[in-house]
Amino acid sequence: MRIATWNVNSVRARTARVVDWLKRTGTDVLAMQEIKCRPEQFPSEPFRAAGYELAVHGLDQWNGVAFASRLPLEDQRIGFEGMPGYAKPGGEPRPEARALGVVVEGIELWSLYVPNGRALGDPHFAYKLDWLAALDAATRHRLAQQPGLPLALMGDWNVAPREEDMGDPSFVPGASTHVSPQERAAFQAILDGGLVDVVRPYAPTGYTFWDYKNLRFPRNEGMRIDFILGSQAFAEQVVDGRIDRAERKGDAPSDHVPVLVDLDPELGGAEGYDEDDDRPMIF
DNA sequence: ATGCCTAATACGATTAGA
Repeated sequence: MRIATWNVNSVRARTARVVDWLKRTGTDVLAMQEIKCRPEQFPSEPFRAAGYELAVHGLDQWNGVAFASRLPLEDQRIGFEGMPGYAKPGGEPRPEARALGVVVEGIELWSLYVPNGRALGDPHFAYKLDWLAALDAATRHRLAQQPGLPLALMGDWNVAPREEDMGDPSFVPGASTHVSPQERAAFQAILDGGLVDVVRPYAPTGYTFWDYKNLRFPRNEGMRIDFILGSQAFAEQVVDGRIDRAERKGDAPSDHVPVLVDLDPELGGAEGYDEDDDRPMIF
């Protein structure tokens, strides 16, 4: 089974590119972020014509997460337990379309779009840290419920966890988002909860994002911020991983590229998803 | 060439991204 994650930066602006990529790579399940539309605006027909069914969560023109799959999508969940909303200054917190969970062949998959943070000290930065802490807590709770669950958190984490993951000189250590100690600690806490980066062993170097501005791609001044983190029962099924850097080339690319893993379900010894799961479908 | 930002919306100037 081939599973991938891709911040597509508007699915309507890149429909042909995404569908062509799915067909060309034979990807079975794609988690998308920043679809930038509501479900009724999603370009469903080209995906369905290519043999993919969809799960879409979008509230407005911002954010938005989705799955395209040629295997059956089960048990969709909007958001996770305790997911905070964003409160604009002076406003009430509102949940944003940043998390969508599905189950495919007994594997629980999440498409996640971690808040950007904007700037150290910005309210959005505190929101980002809260969001990551809540995700950590929800994931620990989930894996405590089902220790053998094959689970993957896939998406745009907006954190460059290691020094070698930040190649954009406009991000200054100590003064920028994505590389702050707080963000890196929040990311590490999720790893400490029992998840592993299942791509890094197969793709030890490389970026997944290059800003559109300032010749970042030709200069290869990118960042590695898109990750697939798997539980132990997921990780033991992974037989390959890749960053598809070539997708940053050509006409009208997303500023992010796809990140993929291949699974061999024969290697999975876990019991899989619990059919009697009684969690709510919307958090 | 991989080339000096891009997308959605209120369809112009603003917001957001990282």
